Amino acid sequence: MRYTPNLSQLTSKFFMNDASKKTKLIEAATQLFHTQGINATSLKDIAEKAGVPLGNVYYYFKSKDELGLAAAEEQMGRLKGLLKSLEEQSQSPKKRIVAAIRFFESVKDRFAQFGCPVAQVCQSTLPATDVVGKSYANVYREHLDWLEAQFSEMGCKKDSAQYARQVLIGIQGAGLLAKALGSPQIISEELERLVQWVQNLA
Amino acid sequence: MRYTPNLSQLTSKFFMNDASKKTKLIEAATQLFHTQGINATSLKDIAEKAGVPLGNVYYYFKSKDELGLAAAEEQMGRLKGLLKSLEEQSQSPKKRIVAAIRFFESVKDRFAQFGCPVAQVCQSTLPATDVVGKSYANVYREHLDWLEAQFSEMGCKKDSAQYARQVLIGIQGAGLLAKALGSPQIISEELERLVQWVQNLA
DNA sequence: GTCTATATAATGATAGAC
DNA sequence: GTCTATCATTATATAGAC
Repeated sequence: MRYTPNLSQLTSKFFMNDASKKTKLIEAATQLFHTQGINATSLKDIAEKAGVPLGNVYYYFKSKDELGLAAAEEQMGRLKGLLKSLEEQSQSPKKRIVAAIRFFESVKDRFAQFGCPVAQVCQSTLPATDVVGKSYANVYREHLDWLEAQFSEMGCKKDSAQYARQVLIGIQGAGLLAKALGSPQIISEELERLVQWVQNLA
Repeated sequence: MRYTPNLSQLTSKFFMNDASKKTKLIEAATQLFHTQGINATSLKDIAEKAGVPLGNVYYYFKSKDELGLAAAEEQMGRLKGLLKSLEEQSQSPKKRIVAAIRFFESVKDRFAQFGCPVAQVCQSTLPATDVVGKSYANVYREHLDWLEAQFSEMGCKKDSAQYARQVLIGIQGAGLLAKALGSPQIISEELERLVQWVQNLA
């Protein structure tokens, strides 16, 4: 299974060989918010990475928060793209859940270095009040809703919501520990445990 | 009330009931790093909360990083204090593990609002290179070592390290989701699942 | 030891020429 | 649409009076 985000195709209204500046800014922000954190990343960092002069950023986004919201949308788009590709490739709900878990095997090294991009922003903001944190938190909701639907389709209707949380808790907890201790192996181990658990479900 | 430098010296050295300015700064930093994150917290914030003039902070700590290291030591001390009290109160290793899990029931509301204080700093720094993040990550190591020792004493020698990681992954994953979704209930549910799992172990 | 004042750099954000 | 120059604010950190 391979999931390739293709932001420029999604956001460009016309066929362009070159990603627009706005797209480049969103890509740069999304990446830097992941690797450095949203508070440690300045608009200058983002502008430089995107190859756009600092003052020009404000032509596309009226504030850093707006750029943060765009980055949250980008993360949401990536998750939805992943889930959609899993639905196309895996027939049964159980296989889809297993594939959704195993996907994180492909990003474990990045997670061990920088953590989960959604966790990074949700942890360094207050999602209860911060608009950007709130928007990033919606990515978790989307993930949980999808997992819950799969468990429900599997026949675990009564426990589908709880099972969905168990899966995401495992992935996120492992991601956090992996980053703190610098160990991708922690992620592999937890993913394997989750897969075994799902496959042994009725 | 104002006091002379001589009295101040006496107070901090011999009368422990009056917290010294250094202690107040560490307490303020520890709390603000938890609730606001280390990057969003300025030395001015810390100084004001501790009731110390900004310029005076540098008499006690030569940089923000040094204050961050002191806050990490404070978190380590709190964990060690918790683990020590669990050892005094619980007889069997299984009971100690269960008590170590159930402890987080008492902080679930704070976790749901601000996340875990250790996760907060480990997530917003790069523990692989950042000295403060590295120091906070040691709190996780201490927790894992203690859990592993308990599982080992229980008889799960072969799987003790993995079991320890499973417990901390569950606690941390639940803490992160609880903060993102504003739901202490997510923590309660996961803690109960972990307790059930431990109690059913051989 | 304590505190005011300040240096210096970086930040988010604007103004306005082209 | 693009870019330079710059404002206002805030950050870490220092100097030096008391």
